Amino acid sequence: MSSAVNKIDSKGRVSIPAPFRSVLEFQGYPGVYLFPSFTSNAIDGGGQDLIDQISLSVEKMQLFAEETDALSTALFSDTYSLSYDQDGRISLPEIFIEHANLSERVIFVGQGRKFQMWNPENFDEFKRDSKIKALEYRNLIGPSHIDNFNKEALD
Amino acid sequence: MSSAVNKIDSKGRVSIPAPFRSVLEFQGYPGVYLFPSFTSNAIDGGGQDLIDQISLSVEKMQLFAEETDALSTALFSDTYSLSYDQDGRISLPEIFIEHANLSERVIFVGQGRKFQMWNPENFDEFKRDSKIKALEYRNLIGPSHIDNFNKEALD
DNA sequence: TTGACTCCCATAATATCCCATGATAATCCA
DNA sequence: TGGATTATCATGGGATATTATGGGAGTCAA
Repeated sequence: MSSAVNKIDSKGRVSIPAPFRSVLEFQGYPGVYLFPSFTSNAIDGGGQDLIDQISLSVEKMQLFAEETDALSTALFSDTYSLSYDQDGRISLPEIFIEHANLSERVIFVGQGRKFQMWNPENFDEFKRDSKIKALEYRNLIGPSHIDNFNKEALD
Repeated sequence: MSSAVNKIDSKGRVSIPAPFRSVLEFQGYPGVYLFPSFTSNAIDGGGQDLIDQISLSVEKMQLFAEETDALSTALFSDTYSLSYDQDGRISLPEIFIEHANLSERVIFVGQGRKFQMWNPENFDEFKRDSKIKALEYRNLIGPSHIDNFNKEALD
């Protein structure tokens, strides 16, 4: 949960927000795993827990398919394990900069067990879009906090 | 129910009213979850119970759509889990200050399982408007169970 | 050497801890 | 009962810790 915007400095370094770091360290490894998101121009990130979960589900699929190799290649080839320095900073591989269209600033968006990194402007756009889409589902879903959605809120 | 007006001090801190705190602590976590209200310039808040309920309704949506991911990302990015200090104070993220148009004071309005935080002036206005709407509604419907409403009840 | 990447330190801004105060509410006791 | 004593609470502010960020200096490889 929560989000924070941090700066990419002249050397290409970014601070992982402190609240995120404490979660990562709790999972046992003072660093992050990063890979490009399949669905959007963002970077998915997480700690040991996330990578364990992914490995597990890949293994489960080994039972079924010969495409597994291709799959795990696709999943892991662009996955980087970056340990951050004592100030909590990492430097981003070029491929992420490109994929997420990053320049000055990055927004870190928490999602429970994992998080995403976005170009802040792209994320704002994404947020607006998904709220609009949510409206379309509103009636299907039934009473929940989502019910509070309405058009004024999206202005 | 009940409400209380508290001050935002020079450092940006606000006391969570004591009665609210005891409810929150009863739910098992000495802090609050806050997110911008979708329908008004207010902040919605609650404890563990509320967040459990929200997670549940997000899960329910998993049944429908791949947009779920997008939506929960959008929702959670503006949701902050803030634990308060030993004096029961939190400091409000900038995004809430803006969204609820806060400056000097905040009013905490209890709503059973959750509560809202408003700029007191905006809340008064909102209250006036709802009274008017309630009256209009009453006239439309004619004498009925709504008739039990009276002005004191709306104060 | 040059450029990319660390490690280390400096700093300013912010957040947190801790204690003090005044006000109000709750309690106690003769 | 009523007046005094004690909690509880919101608020202020000083001191300290944490955080994000900038930049110097060292390391290594091409």
